[in-house]
Amino acid sequence: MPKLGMEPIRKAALVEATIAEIGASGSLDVTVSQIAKRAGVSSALAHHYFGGKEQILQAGMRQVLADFGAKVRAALVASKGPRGRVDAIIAASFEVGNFRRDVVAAWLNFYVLAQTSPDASRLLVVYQRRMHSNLVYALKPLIGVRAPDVARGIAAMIDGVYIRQALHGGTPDSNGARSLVQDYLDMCLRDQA
Amino acid sequence: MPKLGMEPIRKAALVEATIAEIGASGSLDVTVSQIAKRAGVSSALAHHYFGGKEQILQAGMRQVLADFGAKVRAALVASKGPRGRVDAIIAASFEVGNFRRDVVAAWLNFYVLAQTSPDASRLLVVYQRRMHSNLVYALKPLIGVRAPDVARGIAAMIDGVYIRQALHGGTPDSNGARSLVQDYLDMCLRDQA
Amino acid sequence: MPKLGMEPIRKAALVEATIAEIGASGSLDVTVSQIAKRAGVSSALAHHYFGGKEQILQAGMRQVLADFGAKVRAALVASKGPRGRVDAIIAASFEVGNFRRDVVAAWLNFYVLAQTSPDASRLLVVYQRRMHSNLVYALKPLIGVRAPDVARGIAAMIDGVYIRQALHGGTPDSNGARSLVQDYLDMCLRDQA
Amino acid sequence: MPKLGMEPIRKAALVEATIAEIGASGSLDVTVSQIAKRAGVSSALAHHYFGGKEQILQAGMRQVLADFGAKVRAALVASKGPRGRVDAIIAASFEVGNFRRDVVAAWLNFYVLAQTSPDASRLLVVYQRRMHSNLVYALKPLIGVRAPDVARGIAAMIDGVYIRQALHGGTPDSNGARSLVQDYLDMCLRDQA
DNA sequence: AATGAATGAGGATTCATTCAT
DNA sequence: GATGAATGAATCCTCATTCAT
Repeated sequence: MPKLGMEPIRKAALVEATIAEIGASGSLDVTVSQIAKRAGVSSALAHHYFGGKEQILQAGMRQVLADFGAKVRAALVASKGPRGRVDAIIAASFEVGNFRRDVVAAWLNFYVLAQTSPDASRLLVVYQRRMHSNLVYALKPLIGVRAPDVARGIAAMIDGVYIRQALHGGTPDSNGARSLVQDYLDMCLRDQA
Repeated sequence: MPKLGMEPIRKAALVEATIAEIGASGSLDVTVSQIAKRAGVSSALAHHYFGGKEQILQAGMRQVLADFGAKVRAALVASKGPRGRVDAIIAASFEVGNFRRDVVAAWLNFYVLAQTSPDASRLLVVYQRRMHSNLVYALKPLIGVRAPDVARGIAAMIDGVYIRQALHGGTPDSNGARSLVQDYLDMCLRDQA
Repeated sequence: MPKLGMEPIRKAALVEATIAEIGASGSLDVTVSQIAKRAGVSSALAHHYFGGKEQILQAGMRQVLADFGAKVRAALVASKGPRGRVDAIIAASFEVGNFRRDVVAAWLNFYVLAQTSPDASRLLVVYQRRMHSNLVYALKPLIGVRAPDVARGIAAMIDGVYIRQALHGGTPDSNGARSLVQDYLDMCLRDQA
Repeated sequence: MPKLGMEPIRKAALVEATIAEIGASGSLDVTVSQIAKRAGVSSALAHHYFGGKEQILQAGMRQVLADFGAKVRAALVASKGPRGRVDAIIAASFEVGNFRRDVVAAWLNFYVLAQTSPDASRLLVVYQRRMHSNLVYALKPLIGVRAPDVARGIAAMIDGVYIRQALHGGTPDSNGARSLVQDYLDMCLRDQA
């Protein structure tokens, strides 16, 4: 009986290392060796478990998106009422776990990856669709037919804040980011009366 | 018979080729040879004129930012009144010359480049500052003390629309983009009353 | 519950898989993993039983030579008279079991292996010697002193037909091959009168 | 004005080195670096000029076949009458330039390469066809309708002698080889009377 | 008996960069 | 002014082999 069950452990470590490495270097030009070393394994093992660099990067991306989605879902579950739902989505987007230096850098690079890799593109599109429908579902009761447009505005603003954050080295300002978007929302709600 | 004055011509061709190549590949992983070939010269010449790949990329970036700035300035000159100035900035941002598939891809990649290269970062920061002060200057007469916040909101939304556009292959929808941001502006203006 | 007597079974399966894999790929560039997978075991087991890739390949080679030798011997036993012996050797060489696409490919590759591995070389030399002495023994009563030369001619022709077969994908033409060599033999016999 | 015209020189050196290296190692498992080093250049240059290992090997093969073909043609030109033509082909096949330790090893490995590479296969098939038609053309006046069969016999015997030579390290015995095949031819000619 | 886990060594390939002309 | 020639360094990937269980 050989040592068993290492695969999920190694894969998780490698995925985490991938995100960290992309975050640290701010680029997709990360060598498999760097990732593997950070995960404490040989680069050969990384290839063994993932098949190739492309898949390693994708796994990292999937993880970031999954983490993000999970936090949004959790926030939604804990929210109350339509307005609460929208607030929850916005808050989750800038929550400390998501709105982190390395994660933001990773996001940025995933957009770049999507330019090249259809798989990466698909993942991002799916994420965007989910975000959109979440927002629309929550906004409908509040602003009716304008929901899709406002959803688009909120989503764009969130992404914009992310990309701008990527440019500034410092610790992300979650509160500032959140209030910027929420002010927008408030205005939209006031505006309809 | 040494050709005189070839340098600016070659450099311009190389810069243009750089942008095109980044746009076409959607990535900074462009080889100097590719760029040089597109410009119709040898890669050695590219090095001769620019010193290295880093500088070539930076020149491309500078060019994109300069083009963008020039268009904004031109729009501002032709504009009338504070509101006209803001409209002009928004319109220029999504004008067909700027809001183009390859240029958008280039922008995205410059944000990535900025993660690594201090020079690139500086260029982008300067661009953002100028954009911000342009917006604030125009907004001040309209909304007074809220101008900086609204400027931030507009800028974030513009960048967000750009990055989202980078994900979708099709021809950019300038009108949709512009009206999204302008609706936001309209709301802000209405909101103060 | 340790299974007893598994070793010969596994080894046989691995040897067979080796030949099949070489035949299928037409090359010695077969990974131990491929062989092991075809045999339904882990590559570690293959090493455990054989010691290394070199030995695995050699075992495959030994098997092919042994199969060949066994068929020749069987044919000799069933043959009648000197002429019958020679015919038997030729027929056995192109018998369907030996003159098969994958086996032919394996043969070819064993000649290559012999260039590198002294062991492989020795095996082939032994095979050739046996073939030669078998032929000479059968030919002596028929053509006396010319036996060695004719044996050499027959052997060369057989090998030549094999190598040429390796080049053409189709099903080997046993009859054509056999009659080519036997015509040569007939002529030799006629020629002495 | 850069250094010019190096390409054909380098390519020739690399091709020669390829053959030598295959001959020396007796295998296609030759690294591009080995070849390049023998040719006195970097492995990068080898890739630059040939595109990849596959093409390098093929160029080597092409060269061997071309050399062989050239020698056969030269021998044919210098020959007299039908019988002279056949003799010339046989003699050229075992001429010292062709029937050399490393060249023989290269031939053997090209047959292996042909198992994998359609291009290599095509080259060998072309060579065989030419050899066959050369032989048939020369044999027709001598033995009429039997020409194709005898041509096949001669060709098979030549290839067989080659492959057997590959197994024995020593200096090839050109005379022995030639007389073996020519005895076969003599017999065929005598036999028809 | 058997295997999943793991790696070190090596190889093809790419590319920015330099240099002589 | 311009380029073909050339390379060193780096990267992805493969694979035989070992080991603990």
